[in-house]
Amino acid sequence: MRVISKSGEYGLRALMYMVAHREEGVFVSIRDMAEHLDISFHFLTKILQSLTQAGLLKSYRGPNGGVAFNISPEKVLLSDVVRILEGDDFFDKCLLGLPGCGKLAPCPMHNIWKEIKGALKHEFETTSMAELGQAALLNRIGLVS
Amino acid sequence: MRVISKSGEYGLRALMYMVAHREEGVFVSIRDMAEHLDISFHFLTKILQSLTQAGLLKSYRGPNGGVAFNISPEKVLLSDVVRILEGDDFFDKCLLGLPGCGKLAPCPMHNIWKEIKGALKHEFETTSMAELGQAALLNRIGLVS
DNA sequence: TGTATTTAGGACAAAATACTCTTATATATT
DNA sequence: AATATATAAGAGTATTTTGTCCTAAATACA
Repeated sequence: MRVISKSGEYGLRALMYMVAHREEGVFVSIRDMAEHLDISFHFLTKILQSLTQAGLLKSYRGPNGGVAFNISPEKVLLSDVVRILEGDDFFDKCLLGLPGCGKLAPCPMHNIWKEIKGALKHEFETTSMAELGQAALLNRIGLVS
Repeated sequence: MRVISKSGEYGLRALMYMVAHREEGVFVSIRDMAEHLDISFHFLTKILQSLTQAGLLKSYRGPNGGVAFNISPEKVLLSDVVRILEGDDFFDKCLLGLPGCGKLAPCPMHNIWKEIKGALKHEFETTSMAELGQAALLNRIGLVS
């Protein structure tokens, strides 16, 4: 069961790493993150670029450059990140992939899925990246392999 | 958010169709299902083959051939089907894709995901294909486009 | 027996996702 | 100014998933 794509997974892990390792006013090197998290550097760069373009991160080129939160991680919700990385309709998909599925024309699994999806959405909308980064700090091995 | 692959979706829709349209002792034509459900015939054939090989369906070749339940659909759980079509570890995946994630070495999202995944698993393990097929019978448009 | 029909099974093609590589651009340091 | 370092951006490659096509095997019926 793959709920989040590789891009999404890598992006989330990087953000958690950033929360866990950031220092005030310092940009975090993408190369360092890629190495520590065992993610392809170029691939991670692209993923973080999309977060930068979305305004969630800011970046800085050159020596000691990197990326940093443009919005305080306390205010960045898990749901915000997945909406950027997985698409704005992340929480709106029918389990059977039927485009017309909805309240008026529910698929046979609509009601089952509505509950689960609602719970997932609620969790994602009440969990900040700051909380997840803190959790990563506690269980040190929580972000890699 | 794609929880179930296309193969899984198609297989489930076909099984629901079979429940909704079956007659005692009659095999359901795969071609008919493919047309009614707007699924590639050859692709659907392969998916149903794997269900046949798993013993969930039985098949019959030649005129008036097709597939039929080998196990009463009341006894076939949604979880059985997804385990066959999506892999036996369907309910055991870390949300961040970390192989080592578990109770001893939880990723930062482990506890959040554990709850949601548990609820999903419970629903899937208490819902039979017979129930879903009945639901499909009620809302006629529930299986296509 | 011959023909039509239907699933079985494998090879192949297309599309989507995941990953790599190269060049451009911005910045710091010497 | 020159060089080193870092992200930006786009082209290109690899892998996986999805979908197509062709041939074989089983069955019914004329």
